[in-house]
Amino acid sequence: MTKPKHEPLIDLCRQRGLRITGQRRVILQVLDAADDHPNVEELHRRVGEREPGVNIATVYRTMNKLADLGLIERHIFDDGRLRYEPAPDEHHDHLINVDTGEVIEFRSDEIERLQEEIAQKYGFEIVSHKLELYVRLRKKR
Amino acid sequence: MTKPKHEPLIDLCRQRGLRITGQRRVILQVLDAADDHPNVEELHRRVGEREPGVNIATVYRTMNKLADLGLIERHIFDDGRLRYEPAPDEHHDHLINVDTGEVIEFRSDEIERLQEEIAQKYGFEIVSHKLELYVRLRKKR
DNA sequence: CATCCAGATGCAAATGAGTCGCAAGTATGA
DNA sequence: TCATACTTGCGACTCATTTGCATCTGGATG
Repeated sequence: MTKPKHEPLIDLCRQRGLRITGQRRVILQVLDAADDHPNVEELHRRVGEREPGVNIATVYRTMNKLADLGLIERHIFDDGRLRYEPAPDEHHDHLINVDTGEVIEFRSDEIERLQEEIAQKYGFEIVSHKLELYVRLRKKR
Repeated sequence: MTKPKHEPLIDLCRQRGLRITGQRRVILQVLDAADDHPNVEELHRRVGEREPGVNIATVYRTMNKLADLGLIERHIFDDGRLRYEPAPDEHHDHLINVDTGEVIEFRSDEIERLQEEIAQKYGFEIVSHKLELYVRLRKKR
């Protein structure tokens, strides 16, 4: 079932000097396998499927460490909970289906450009930004 | 600064059938006077300056009621706390100075348009959206 | 291969924003 | 003025996340 795919996070962690413990190995595998934006509870559930007994505090601490190192990205959508995704090569924004919770990533160079323009107009430089579209399926008519 | 003698929120509340109690009167005055995006703790502090003894739970409940009626807007920036501003006539987004916490409102019709375009491309309609630019002053060089 | 110890873990308790139940108080329409 | 449904204060509660601490262990060192 679990064919060992490539697990880039483990290598990245080693490079950064993080100890690879049994718990972390599993957490990193779960992250590498995730193609969505799970919160910590969900991550903990997925970790538990592979290796029961990992404490949720460990998941929290690991996520904090990875986020501090920039290996994963932290998001807070409108439910107020922390969510994570492996750090993407290129910045993107999110479109959230309010009915299903599904999250779709998108990117608009034009919006990025306009944001820069606006920040400049006020004399600022952008440190980070957040664009979330809360959407539902277009009604037929 | 201009002291607002007009207190539009009180009239709006009456129209919507909300009882105007002493506590609410003060809270509404504070909201009418605010030109920023205070969280509940800060609102409670400002209320306490005018009228000590109002419980913070009352502030929470009042804000929830006002938000449900659409008289104020609720925001959550990156500190994760609830913030409020009187409902604006026209939608705007926020630029947050990460060094000072200052919040500046801006509007870009072009970005609004692009957002619509993106949502449509995926077959969705936008329910709401959130655009926040976290910025700092441009360094001289 | 054995040792060592900073860093990692499990667990329970703490934290902190926000909510809720309830008894007591009060605004408002009749 | 009365009746009553809405509000309030207060403390207890929730729930996600963090933290203190005793114990354990990865992996560098000898």
